Amino acid sequence: MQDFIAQLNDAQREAVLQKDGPMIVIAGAGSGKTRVLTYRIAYLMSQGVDAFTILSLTFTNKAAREMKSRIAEIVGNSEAKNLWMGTFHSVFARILRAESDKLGYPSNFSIYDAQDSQRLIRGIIKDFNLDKDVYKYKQVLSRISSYKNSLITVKAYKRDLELQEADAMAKRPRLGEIYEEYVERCFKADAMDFDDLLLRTNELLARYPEVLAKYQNRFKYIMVDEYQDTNHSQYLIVKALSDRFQNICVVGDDAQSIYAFRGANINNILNFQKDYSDVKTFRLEQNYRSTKNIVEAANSVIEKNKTRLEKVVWTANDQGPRIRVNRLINDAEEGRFVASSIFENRMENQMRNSDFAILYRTNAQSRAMEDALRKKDIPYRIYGGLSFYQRKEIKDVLSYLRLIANPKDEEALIRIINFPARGIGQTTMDKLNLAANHYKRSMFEIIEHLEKLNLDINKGIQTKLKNFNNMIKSFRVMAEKKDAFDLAEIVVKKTGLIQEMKKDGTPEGIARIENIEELLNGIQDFVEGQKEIADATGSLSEFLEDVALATDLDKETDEVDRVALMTIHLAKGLEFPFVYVVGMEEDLFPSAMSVNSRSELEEERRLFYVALTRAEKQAYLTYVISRYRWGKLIDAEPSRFIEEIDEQYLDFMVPKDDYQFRSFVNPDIFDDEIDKSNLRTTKPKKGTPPSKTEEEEKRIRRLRKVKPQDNSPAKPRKPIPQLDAGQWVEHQRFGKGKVLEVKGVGQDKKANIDFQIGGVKSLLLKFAKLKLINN
DNA sequence: GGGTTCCTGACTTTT
DNA sequence: TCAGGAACCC
Repeated sequence: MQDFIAQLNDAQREAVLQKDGPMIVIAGAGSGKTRVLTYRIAYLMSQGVDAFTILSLTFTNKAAREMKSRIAEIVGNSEAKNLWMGTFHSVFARILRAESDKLGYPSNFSIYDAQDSQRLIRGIIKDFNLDKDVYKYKQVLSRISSYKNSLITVKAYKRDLELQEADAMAKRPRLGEIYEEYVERCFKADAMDFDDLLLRTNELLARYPEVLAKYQNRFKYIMVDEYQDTNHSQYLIVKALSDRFQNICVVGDDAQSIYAFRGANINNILNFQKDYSDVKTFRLEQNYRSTKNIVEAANSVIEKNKTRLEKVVWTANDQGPRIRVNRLINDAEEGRFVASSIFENRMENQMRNSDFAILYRTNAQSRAMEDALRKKDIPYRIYGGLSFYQRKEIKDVLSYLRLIANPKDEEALIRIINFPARGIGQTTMDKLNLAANHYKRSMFEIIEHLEKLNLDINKGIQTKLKNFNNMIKSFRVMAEKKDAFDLAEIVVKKTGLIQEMKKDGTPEGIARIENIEELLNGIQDFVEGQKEIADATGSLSEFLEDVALATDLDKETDEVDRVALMTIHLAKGLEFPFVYVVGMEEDLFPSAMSVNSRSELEEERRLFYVALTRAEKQAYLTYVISRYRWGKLIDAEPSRFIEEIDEQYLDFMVPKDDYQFRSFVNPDIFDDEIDKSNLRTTKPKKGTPPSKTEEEEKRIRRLRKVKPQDNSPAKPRKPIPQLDAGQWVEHQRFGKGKVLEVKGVGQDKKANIDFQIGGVKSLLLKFAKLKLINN
């Protein structure tokens, strides 16, 4: 243990050795935060703290697994096994299963994923006969979700006239009723959605003091990673559980808070010192991950945010190369550039594919990248997007399993009762639904008691329903004896799912069969794995829970060496030697939805900060002149975030003028060779960036002053200058240029400009960005 | 009830 | 562009 502690720097060591009391670790990007958490847990255990009493909440389950195995290396496997580690959702799902009876739930409750929730909402809106264009199901759901995450229950909502008024103003006066119905139907289906896992935990702890006491006594030491991304509901759980012993250690970085859209409250970390008394604060400011250039460039961006905690990240690493900025014609070209660059760098620097990551703002951007990588035979893996478990064929199999585990799971039932087709159509389902509402029973129970109920359903269909019922029931009997894998195999065969897919014979159909096989393999692995865990049984419910809460990042890293493609959100916590941030354009990054409010724009900026700080050796930024969006070619302009980086850290790589033309004629030329002589730096290299020492110290001193929180709205846009072709304008970054052409209306007015300086031939820019000059 | 075509909204990010 | 739901016809 002493050996490990000796490896730490002063700040890290102090944090590790702080055993008791509330503490906060403000950990800059790449500052060895995971190390601190890991060693701290190991240290606690070496000091005689029982592993059973340590709870550690992480951002992904994979992070938890990795940390656990690292701790196991230090303190031994048998001890580490007993640690409670995982995401909020998975840890509290387990606790809820143990205590479910107190909330009126069975222990085998289902977990509804986002899609289930959406379908349920859609059904309610339909049943209420509401206009689906006014009551957009996604908006309704996100409203409900944010209520739940703020602990506004249906009752609380009904008391809160302000909220009701706000919804009425948004032309949705019946939102409260929908909310109530939604909660009701989830409850009747013995199902919880993601938000319920936290909300119901709060309910449990608030309503049952003896349960609260039990877990307070159990979890004597609590650690929370990525604390900046906790929402109010999570905050309250942590607060309640840590209340007795106050041994709470939170770790986070306000500069990396990027989940406000799902209720994360940055104030949780900003106000931690106020929430507990006698808080010890530790700052990890030395970055071990990235070059000086990257660290300082990232700092120069994040400085522009007003809401920040005092912290200055610095590094003793090499200066490293500047960040490269490349402009490409369109998204396909952007893909080609990135693929070629990866290919080159891999050769030149003896790198593996897995040393490269392509990061983007939206999942839709992955396609152009994929196409280019495939053409160059560069293996890649896409994380997120439509994840494995969300695919139709997988969800179908899982729905059968869910229905077997929980007969009341309505969403699972609706999904598979007529897939593969067995003659049970919408009309029948409507009748069953009506009956279910009338008798206050689940649809499955109605099917079970069909004979006694005398519903208006003809004999033929009654028989079909009976057959379905018998099939599910027989599965349920099997589930008691067989493990999840055997059961799933039988289900896939007996239900005719596989036959259904074999019928189609297209490549997609074959891929679907392969996916199902992969799922079966996954189930087998899970069952084997569970046998080794002490208090696990390998049951169907356990598997389903694991699946419902798994993220794409949780999947085991495979043996194949591949380039990683993912959204920036997903990349948080990861690091790669080479990082390409693509689509650096206005309205894409920052997203068009975010530019009108200061707080949202600051979140986008933090997101950009996260993107940059993923890179160890070299970062690339790319933007395009036009891009396909919604199937249309749209003009784009460079992201303001490029301009926000202090230019001493940037290299503008702009291809020679004729390059555009050439690549249009024969794009493959670019595929095969990048002639370095065709590239020139268009920004003057001004001096060398300051080294740490006086300059750095000065900045540290300057930044130590906490900037006050600022809630004022974003600055109003600059008035739009009047422009005509032939006039001269100046742009902050691109310099002086001549207007060639003017198009667009109102705020969207743009000018095509021929720039003399900066090597940019012509560029379409918004009027608001341009200053008229006389000459 | 089943199958096909037509239409619409998605491109913000996810446990 | 494209997936998934609604509308339409058999």
